[in-house]
Amino acid sequence: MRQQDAIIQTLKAKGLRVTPQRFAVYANLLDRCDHPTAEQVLSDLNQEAPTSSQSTVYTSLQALCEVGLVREVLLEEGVCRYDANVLPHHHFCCRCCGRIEDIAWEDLQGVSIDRVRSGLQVESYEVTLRGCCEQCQSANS
Amino acid sequence: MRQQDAIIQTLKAKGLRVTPQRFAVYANLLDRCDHPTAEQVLSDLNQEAPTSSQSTVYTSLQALCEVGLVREVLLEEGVCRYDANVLPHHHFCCRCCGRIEDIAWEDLQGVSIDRVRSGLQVESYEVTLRGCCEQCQSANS
DNA sequence: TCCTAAGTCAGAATTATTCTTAGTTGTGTC
DNA sequence: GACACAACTAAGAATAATTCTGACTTAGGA
Repeated sequence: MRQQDAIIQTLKAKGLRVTPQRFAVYANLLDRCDHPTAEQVLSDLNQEAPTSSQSTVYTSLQALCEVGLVREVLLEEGVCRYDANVLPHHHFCCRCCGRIEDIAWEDLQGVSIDRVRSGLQVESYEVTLRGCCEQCQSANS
Repeated sequence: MRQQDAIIQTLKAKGLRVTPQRFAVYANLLDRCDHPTAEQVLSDLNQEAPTSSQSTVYTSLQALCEVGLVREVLLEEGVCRYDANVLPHHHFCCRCCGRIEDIAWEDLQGVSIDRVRSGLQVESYEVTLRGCCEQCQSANS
């Protein structure tokens, strides 16, 4: 209950109308720690009962992105994934299974952008690690 | 001429057949320092005379990727860009115009992955800087 | 309660990419 | 050089992700 109210307040604070569909999309994203595609959110929401149409999920995700509650993550070809963790953080992407995991900002410190040529005004950065996750390591051995 | 021979040798060394179309795709990528989309390569090649079909450009790019002569760069929604610079390096992506620029590997040293949890086997990483390029800075002011 | 802008829907349209099938060509072998 | 065959290419159909369209609905302020 508390959680739901918090979501409603957050949406309102960003000037978004609170509709059942939009609520469901955002709640779903907050609830899961993977980085689902629009398609995955859609099917997840409609699993038990039809909740939202495809285009609604797309526009909801876009609206949430625009106000900064959600961000797009581009780590894989062709599809766009979404992440409700908008605090700065990095990503680990498994080469084998495609799984994506958040890496805490503090776990990768030491990136110094001093030497980047001065013409470029750097506002943010993020690191993408690639490699092999535990499951795939044991599966391959 | 030397350049052309070098390209031919490189392709052969990777076990790829040297065809006019594949040669043209790779030469085009090497020649430009931006990171074109498949679409851009296609229209560039066919600007003066029809050289390659759409699907040939796609399969050529894929073949070049597979042997490691070219890599995909995913910095922008929806489209896949290609980069003939396969030495490790980072990217700067302009928030305003979308321009992408290579950042030399040495210019961003000091990323230490020690603190990443040990279950993840990190094989490579790259940093994406986001911000505003010179042109856009002066355009906005 | 009423109004209206914002949101939603179903399905069509668009866009990037891949597949299919048939024809073409480079290359090792004779 | 001729042959065979696998790799390559073309044109267009197919697919998949996303966006658009136009009519309908609804949240939330007056």
